[in-house]
Amino acid sequence: MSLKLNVEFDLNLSLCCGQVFRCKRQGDWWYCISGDKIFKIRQTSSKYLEFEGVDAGFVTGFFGLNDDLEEIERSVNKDPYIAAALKQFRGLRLIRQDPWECLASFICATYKNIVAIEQTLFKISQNHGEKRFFDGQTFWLFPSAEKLAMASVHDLEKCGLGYRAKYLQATAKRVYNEQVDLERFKHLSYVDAKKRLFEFPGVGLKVADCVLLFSLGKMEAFPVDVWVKRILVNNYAKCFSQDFVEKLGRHKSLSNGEYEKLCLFAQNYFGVYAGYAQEYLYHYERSRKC
DNA sequence: TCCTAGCCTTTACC
DNA sequence: AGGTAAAGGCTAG
Repeated sequence: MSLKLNVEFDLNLSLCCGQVFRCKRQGDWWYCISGDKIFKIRQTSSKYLEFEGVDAGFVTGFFGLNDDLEEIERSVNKDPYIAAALKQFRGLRLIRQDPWECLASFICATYKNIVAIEQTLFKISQNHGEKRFFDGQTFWLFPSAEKLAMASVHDLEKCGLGYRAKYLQATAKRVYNEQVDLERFKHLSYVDAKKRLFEFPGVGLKVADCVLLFSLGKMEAFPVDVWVKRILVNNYAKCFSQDFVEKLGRHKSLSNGEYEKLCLFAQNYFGVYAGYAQEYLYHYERSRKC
């Protein structure tokens, strides 16, 4: 199937920038797994997508093609620094992931780099997920909450999870036992959904914001990880008291109070699409380092 | 109530 | 080879 785009979109950029961990490039095709969907997709020109395994409606939703990117760029374009990021990565869109997979993924992601996260999620899927065949290749769906609730902590540790294994297992048990429907969180406010996510073991403010932004459509969510903290300290220091900036420099991890202060600043400064600003800034900072 | 220090595994890259 | 950094969270004090 194919889709003619009448909006700005860069498929490679959107899949490369660390939002999703289970999409792999083979030649000019991307093979993606999300929920119970396995599909391949490529962009043959700036205005043309080809894909197999899903329909145009799914592609439109998954890749955020209905987001008004022009309006979003105007809205968050507050200073020369973000302007440079917006210009360099035009067409980067927020992907709408499966909420359970996203929640589990970011519990696994704490204190890991992206390559390590991808490896861990692959092992979890291979060891506990359903095996599928697509386009002559073998894939594994990400395991359901029920599957992971039934797995032992020891089995999960073997996936490279380390100390995170018990958190993932405990969260899977809660989701399964209480029959939590994460899709319903989409209809809650940002603050209420964040409170609910915060209740899960292994989920702090940062993981909650990632789930809100990458799977629940809360575009005001502004995850503050080590990279974003660096960006704020190095480029937005004038927006905070010198005292506060020095305090941030003294220790590596953020207290919840410091996190909330940075997060609230960004939401006030960048506005309702702060999450888009975060994604552009994050990718900009990482690309400059590599 | 809020903050801090110390701890938690694994992996990749230097 | 040893050290460091990595899309952090939990607990004690």
